[in-house]
Amino acid sequence: MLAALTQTELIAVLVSIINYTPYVMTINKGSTLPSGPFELRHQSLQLGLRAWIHEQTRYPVGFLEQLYTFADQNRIFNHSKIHTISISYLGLVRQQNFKLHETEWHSWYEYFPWEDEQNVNIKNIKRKLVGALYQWQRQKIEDAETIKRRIDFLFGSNDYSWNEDLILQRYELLYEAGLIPESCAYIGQEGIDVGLKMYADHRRILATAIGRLRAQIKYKALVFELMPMEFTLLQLQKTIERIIGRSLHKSNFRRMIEQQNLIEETGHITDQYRGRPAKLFRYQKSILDAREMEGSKLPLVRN
Amino acid sequence: MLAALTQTELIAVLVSIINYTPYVMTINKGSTLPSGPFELRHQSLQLGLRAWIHEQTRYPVGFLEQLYTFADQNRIFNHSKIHTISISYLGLVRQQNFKLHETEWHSWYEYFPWEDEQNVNIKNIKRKLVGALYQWQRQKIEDAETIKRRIDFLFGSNDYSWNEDLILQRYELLYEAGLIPESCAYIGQEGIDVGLKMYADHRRILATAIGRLRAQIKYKALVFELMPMEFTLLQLQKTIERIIGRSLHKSNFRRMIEQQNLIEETGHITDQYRGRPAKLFRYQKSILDAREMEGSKLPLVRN
DNA sequence: CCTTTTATACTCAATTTGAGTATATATATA
DNA sequence: TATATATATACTCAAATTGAGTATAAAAGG
Repeated sequence: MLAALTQTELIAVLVSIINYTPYVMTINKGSTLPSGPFELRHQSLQLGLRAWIHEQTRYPVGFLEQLYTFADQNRIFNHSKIHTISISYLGLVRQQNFKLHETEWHSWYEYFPWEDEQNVNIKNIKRKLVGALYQWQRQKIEDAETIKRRIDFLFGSNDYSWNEDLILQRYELLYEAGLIPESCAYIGQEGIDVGLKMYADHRRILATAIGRLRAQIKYKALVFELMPMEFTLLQLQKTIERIIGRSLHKSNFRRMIEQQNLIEETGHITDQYRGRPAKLFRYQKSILDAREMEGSKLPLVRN
Repeated sequence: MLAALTQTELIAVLVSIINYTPYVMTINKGSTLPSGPFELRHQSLQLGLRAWIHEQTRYPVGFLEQLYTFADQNRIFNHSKIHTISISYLGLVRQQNFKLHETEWHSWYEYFPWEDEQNVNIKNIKRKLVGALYQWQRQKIEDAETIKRRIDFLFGSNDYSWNEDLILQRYELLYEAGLIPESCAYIGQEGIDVGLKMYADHRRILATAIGRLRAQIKYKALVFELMPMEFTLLQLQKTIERIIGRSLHKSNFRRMIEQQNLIEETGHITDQYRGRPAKLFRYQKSILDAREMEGSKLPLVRN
């Protein structure tokens, strides 16, 4: 059976950490996620993407996981109406001694300011967004009540609590409401921080990646792909906090880490300029090296 | 930028329930998963697949979720060396008054007998498989110890406990060890039940689907897509038990269901031929109808 | 010696989980 | 009518986990 022909494109969300903060690699001054074609010489999608990332960026990618595949009408090639299939991947790049180019790498939270707990204006940003969402919702004739509850549920208003994993759902709600510049229904709003715009649906892909990482970090030992080979417990905690976008309880965090037996002391200590030096740890690849098999639980504890 | 051309194929894992047992739709006497081309007229992948399933089967598909996309060397078209991209989906079909064709639908566990707790021979089957795996592992020169632990971890031997979500990882291990007929390294083994063979990598796709469903059923209200509109608590419990492949504690199960506020009484009762009639319930779409937003927790309790 | 900064050690109540027992209700059948 | 069968329902209880604290120790700088 002969299927219609399509062209295939691979889109990578490469994540690394700078100063405890998750960054994503972009091109075109932060507006576009890097992407490349899937070529005949490539044996498989994974290998194709790895080869391509290596050639183009030289960044060392450890963990690489498929996110989602889509093909919509916007992706039509050159009048000839060939569908483009886009397969998106999440890749983790370990922070190391090499310098990441600041023009290429951007903090997650430039695109999703309402997701960044550490932003001092976060409450204001969220309040304004929820206000604008309510305004949109009130104009709805059908399902107004349902949409109201959806807003409250997603943004943690009215007795609902904030769930950081739902970043994609929040983005989609804002998109629907016309608050996102990429949306065709966009209505400009004064004084509301809706984050940096991206090309086509790249911001949605980024949201998918962040959501996946936030969800998986709770039961897989993924953080260690992002940490340097040696790290202190506080560094580990701060990195996780910035990824999931909320703060953790210090001693409970340590209790959990110890229980899981995921890391071991290297014997070295940090040379701080101030304060008590911290012990350095390394990830103990543990007894099992297949990454999918390892479970690690994060305490969902606020500070 | 012009990417190489590919053809795109959609593969569906359609799941329904017969007599509490999960069944999957096949063609060619149980050897092949249904698949169809992604055509130009289709607006999106989801819609394309829905249209195609409707045309071909008329089965009503509710929940539909993308599983995985792959393109490997085996999938080369007609000497011309065009890659075929296969995008697989999991679809749930509600059990209803229509009859599912027994030739088309097969129980999951015909393909994965070692995953079926209710099989009276399960212990024997597992024991033989683990034995054969050990035998393969002992011939390894490198990493023999690691592989041993991987076997124990995945099959719950030697102090490890069985984790039903890891069905794909178990299948892959058996495949690597040459115990699966589909494997190029297959070595025939007498008297070991390795389940029904499938075309190409369809059994791996099925394993992916089952793993996804087993994992998601624990935090999403997915079962209700498979249940009839009215059902008893015991029917619900039995269905879940057969899906995850292990039994649950009755009163704890009920406690959990009540806490979640997921269902409501219909006011009707069953007309049994024996025993006390059971109350009938219906799924309460609850206050939120976006399926992704609802959380439901299953008690991971053995009976 | 005091301040800063991080590590470490404990406590404790509330909640959740895993496992169990006992009893009630309806029907079929001996 | 009594008994077996099959299901529903109601409780109990210990163990483990979780969320949130407080207090103290150690190392280095000024």
